[in-house]
This record gives sequence, structure tokens and C-alpha cells, in this order.
Amino acid sequence: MGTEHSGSKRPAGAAKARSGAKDVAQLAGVSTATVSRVLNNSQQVDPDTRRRVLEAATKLRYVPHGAARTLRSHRSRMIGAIVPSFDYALYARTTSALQQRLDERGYALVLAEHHYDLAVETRIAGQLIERGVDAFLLVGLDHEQALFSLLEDYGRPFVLTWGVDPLQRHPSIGFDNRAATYEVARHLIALGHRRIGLLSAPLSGNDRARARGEGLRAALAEHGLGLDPRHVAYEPISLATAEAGMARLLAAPDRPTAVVATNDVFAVGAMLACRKAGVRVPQEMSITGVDNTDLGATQTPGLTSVATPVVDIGRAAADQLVARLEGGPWEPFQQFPVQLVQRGSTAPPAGLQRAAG
Amino acid sequence: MGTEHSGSKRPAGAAKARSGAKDVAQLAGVSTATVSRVLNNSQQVDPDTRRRVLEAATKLRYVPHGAARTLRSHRSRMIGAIVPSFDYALYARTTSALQQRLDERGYALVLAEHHYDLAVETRIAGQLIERGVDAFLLVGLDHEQALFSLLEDYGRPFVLTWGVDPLQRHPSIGFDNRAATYEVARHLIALGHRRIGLLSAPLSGNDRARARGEGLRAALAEHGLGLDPRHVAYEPISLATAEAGMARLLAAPDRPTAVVATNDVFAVGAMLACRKAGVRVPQEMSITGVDNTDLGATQTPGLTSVATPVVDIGRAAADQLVARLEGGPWEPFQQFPVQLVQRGSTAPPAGLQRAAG
DNA sequence: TTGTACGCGTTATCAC
DNA sequence: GTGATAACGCGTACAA
Repeated sequence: MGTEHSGSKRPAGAAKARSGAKDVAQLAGVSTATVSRVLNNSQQVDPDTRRRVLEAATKLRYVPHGAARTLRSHRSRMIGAIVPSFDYALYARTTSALQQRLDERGYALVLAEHHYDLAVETRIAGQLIERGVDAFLLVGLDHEQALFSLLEDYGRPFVLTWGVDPLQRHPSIGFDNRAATYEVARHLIALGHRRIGLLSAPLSGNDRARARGEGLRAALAEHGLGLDPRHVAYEPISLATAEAGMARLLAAPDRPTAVVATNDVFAVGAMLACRKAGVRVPQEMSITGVDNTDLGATQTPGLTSVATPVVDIGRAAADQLVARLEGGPWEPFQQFPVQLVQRGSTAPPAGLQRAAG
Repeated sequence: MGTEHSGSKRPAGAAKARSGAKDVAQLAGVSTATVSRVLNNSQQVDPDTRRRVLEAATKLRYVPHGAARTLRSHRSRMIGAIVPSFDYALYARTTSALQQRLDERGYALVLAEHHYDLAVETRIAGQLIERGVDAFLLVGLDHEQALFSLLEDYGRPFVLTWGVDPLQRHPSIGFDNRAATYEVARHLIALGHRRIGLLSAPLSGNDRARARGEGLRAALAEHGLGLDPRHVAYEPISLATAEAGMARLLAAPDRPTAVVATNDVFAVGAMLACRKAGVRVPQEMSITGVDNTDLGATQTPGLTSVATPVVDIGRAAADQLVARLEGGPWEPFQQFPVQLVQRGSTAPPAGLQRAAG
């Protein structure tokens, strides 16, 4: 069945062709040039002429042909965004804010995932260039040199997000990933923790994970502490892998009394591992995340995390790209603050439960 | 600052223009027609010529101009998708599967949200038509007549998802939303529940919510039970609103012993309300969701839910649209199964805790 | 097997 | 303020 199904096609022969600017011009008694002027809000057109053209366009249900417009004007009014993943709402909220803002400005969003594979990212960027997007949003500072070459050749705006390029090589909008984990680590140390573990995404090609690991190490170093390599687990991002990684940390010698996860997904996976192992959170194990997602906030106990400005990033990126395309003023580097959100998943370590109030 | 920042522009004067098919043709010593033939995998081309053209294309870093190609061929290799929201991973996984499959087939995804506003959906569809997408994916069966008119005029394939059109008016890929809640309701009734509440999204323009409400009512009716209007709450989709709705149900006279939420977000919001009110789940209140998300699965207790085939839908939709565009065989209506997933959030009602084993 | 030449639907550049 | 016309970069009939 179904091979021949053709949806709701109009009766054969009645193939009403889509009407073009020419048809509108004819009906309005003007030239296509004037139709174009009206549709592009040129000021140089008589109000009455404008009205007639708009009426004709409405009557004919005229929809401009984007490809022709793009070919001629060199502007597609499409923005390309390549994010690591839609899963777990980590990047979804940024993307949502981006799309909404772009829509308000009359731009469409062409979106793709690279699943944490930077080679895929480069390949997809090529596809989007071929589709003629006017500008790009990328996540993170780490990208293949080939990608930067592509973008350079293309000569259109792009912005890196979720981090701010310390060398200021490329426009970027984000926050201090290092500060995020530095904050949670200080919080844990203040609670009395001395053996703190790390549950992280693989570092390769992931500047966010790298910076977040550094934040923890920096806080530890300030207090003369170190990060025991046996208390570190690197896993691809998923609840299941995070759970497995945490299970290993739980079995490690001198196991840590607290674990810093580089994002909420890892942290929740860690909580799952603790539940399965019968390790009480926070009494026997404190856990922290980053990104302050609903997933973490709704756990029992609630996950202590760091709120990251994911919505601001999306909005600011849309604003920047549109400004660059339309000649408005723009800031090449923007950094938004992060904020520690304390919930029930962190407490003094077992030995100090009474001592520290 | 920043107004004059210009990214990494090449030195003035050296404006190396993007090379076109003409440049490739020249370098390869052939005509543009041959270049086109090579790039479109036409069989009628000498292997040696092909090699020379490909070499030239590589050397010049030739990227075909999509708009020109679209204008000429009437195919953009872009698919438009309009989903209610990226939040809460409800539609994100379908979108992810869709994008991945489309990418494999050489299509790009143009994505937008309508935030549960069907007028916005119609407006955005117009934008995407203007951008020249080859086909559409929409979520749900409910849409404005104006949208269907637009699509009819446009004459390109579209598919409705997350439901199967019972009247078979439009190709659709989904599952039986009614069955999802019917299953959980039967489960609750079997546990001994007789007063069951409903926590739902507003029904207007949301066929999924409507069908899910009907599933509950049908199961109740089969057992001579009814749905007390005081035990029903409609809220827009968010954790906070769901929590507020559940708080009302908790305060209702003869409050229900179980609540069926039309998706996991509502269900988790309901669990939050119970925690705040000191109502124990499942001892004093059973709660069920739909969609079997990580958000629900990781709660304490785990949320009893219904697994919906969100990934299958995305993949199947991509396959169907591509098949329709490329003349392959396709099924206009596809329904995937749902499956009840029992976790700790459901148990016999208080009075029956001992009785029912 | 390959080249020539035209046209896709719009916008930009000129004239008027 | 408006119209005629030439591009934009590619695909394809047709000729060779």
C-alpha cells in the first residue's frame, strides 16, 4: 500500500502555478521593480501605488521566492546554528532563545547537531554554507582549523558561544566555565570536604569541560589540596554513562566525600549511582552539577548547581549576528555571570556533620 | 566599543571572491555544463574529465551556490519543522532523530517553535515556504485551516506527527495518545484507585492533550467510574504551572488518590506539589506521566509513565518526506506502539495498601 | 561525451 | 516615483 499516495494534489490540469512578482505587477498595473520596492519597504514609492501592490499581492497570495531573492541580494535571512546535542536541555534553551529572537527579526534558524564530534561539525558547516546561511552560531571555543578556514573563506559573521575566547580571536558570547566549578568547589571546601572527585565529559574538543575541570583544580590548589587521578572519571554525556563513571568513583580507594560533575546530567547520573549503591546523598556523598537544569532541581535531594546564562547567550547571539548583518553596533565579546544555587545535595562530609552547623 | 569590529576580514583589496562553477570549469578546461554534470553525478561524463573537474573544485574550494541551484532546480534540500517547544525534551528527541536522519540523506533542517500558539505556527509556516523548504513536519493533528491552505497552495509534502489522523486526511506518523492514558488509567484502577484526577495541558489546539484526556475517561467509564470536574486541572506546560495545578487538586474536596498527568512534565510538577504539601507518593497519592522522559525516570520515586515512540517518529518522518521528494515508496500512515513503564510513583490507594499485594 | 545558450524569480542600476 | 533591463549562479535542452 501507499506507494502511490499523493496527498492532496489539486485536480489534474488545474495546476495553478504559484504567482510571482510579475503577476502581482500586472494585476497592480505597475512594473516588477515597483513590486520589489513595495515589498522591501523602500520609501520611494507612492502611498497609493503601495496600497495597490499590497492588495494585488494579497489577492494572489503572493509569496516571494526566497532562492531568487537570495541569489540576487546575497542575503538569505537564514542563520545556521550547530550545537552539540538537543538532549538533556543543555543547549536546547539557548537554541530556543536564539530561534525566538531570530524569528522576531525575520530570520529563520537552520539547526544541526554534531553529537560532540567536531569533524561532523565541520562537515555540517559546509552544508550550511552551501545552503547560503547569512551567519553562524557555534557552541564552544574548540573547533577544527578546517572549520575556521571554511568560515574565513565564506566571509560571513559567526559567533562562538558558551565561552568567551580569552585570546579574543573570534567574537564570542558566554560565561566563565572555570568560575562555575571554582564556585562549587569553594562551596564544598567551605563545607569541610577535602577529598573531592570529578565527573567530566571527555576533554578532547570540549573547552567547556576542560575549563570546568580547571576550575575545580584551581579551587583545590588554593587550599593546598589536589585532585586524586583515581577520583576522576571521564564519560560521554548521558545519564547511563555518568552513572557508570560514578560507580567507579564509589569503588575507588579513599573514595571522595564529594564529587563535582561538569554538568547536571552527570550529577544526576551520579545521584542514580549513589541510590543504587545505597550511598546517601548528601550525608555520605555530596554532589554538584553545572547548568541548573530542571532535571537537577527536581531531584531528591535537589541538586546544588550553578546557574548558567543559557537564555542570555541565545538572545545576545541573535542580536549580535543580526546587528553585524544589518550594520548595527555590536559587542564582540560578552560575558554573563554565573550563580551558585545551593540545594540539598551538598552538606558537610560525614565526619563533620555535627561540627559544621 | 565594538561598533567597528569586523571579525577576521581579509586584507583590503585582496577580496578573493568565492569561486563559482565558471572558475572550476576554466581551471579544469571544460564548460560549466560539465562541471554541473560532475557535481550532480550524471553518468554521462568521462572518468578522466570527472577527475579533473573534481580536482579543480577541490583546489578552488568550490562550494555550490544553493540559492542558484534551488532557483533552477526547484529543490532546496531543506526540510522545515515547526514544533511546539524545545523545552523539557518532549519534542527535542523527535527533532534530534529527524535532523540526524535528514543529515544522512543530505537535507538540512530549518526549525522553529510555536510555543503552543497555532497562529504563530501558521505565520512561521509562511516564512518557511518563503525560504523554499522542500517539505514540512508538523507536530499534532490540530492546525489552523489557514495553515492547511498555505500548504495546499505550496503543493509540497508535509507530514503530521505525534498522532495518526483518524480520518486519514493527511499523512501522519505517531502513536495512539488515547491508548497511552488508557493504559495508565487501567493500571491505576487495577491497583484499586477509584478517584482519579487529571492534570492536563489546555485542550484548545492540542489534540494530544485531548486524546490523552479521553483515554483516562474511557478507562474510567469502562469501570463505571467518572472524572470529577473538581479533580481536573488545565495548565500551560511548565513545572511551575503544573505544580500550581496539582496544589489545587490536593486541596479539592474528596481529593483523588491518584492523578494522571498528560505528560511527564506535569507529572513531575505534581510530585513537587506533593513534596511541598507533605503528601507522600505513592502512599497517599499515585502519579503517572506520559512520554517516559529522563526527568520522570530519575525522580524519587521513579515516575510511572508510558514510553512513546518519539525517536521512531522522527526517523520515520524523515524517511517519509525524503521518499516523497525523491519518488520512493512510502506509507502515508504509521502508528508505533506505546508501552507502560511501571515505577515507584504508583501503588494501591491508602486504604488498600495491605489488601492489594 | 561535451559545449552553447537560455531561463529560474528576484533585486540593483540606470534612465526617465 | 517609476519602468526597463541586466545581472545573480546554476541546471538542462539542444546541438555538435
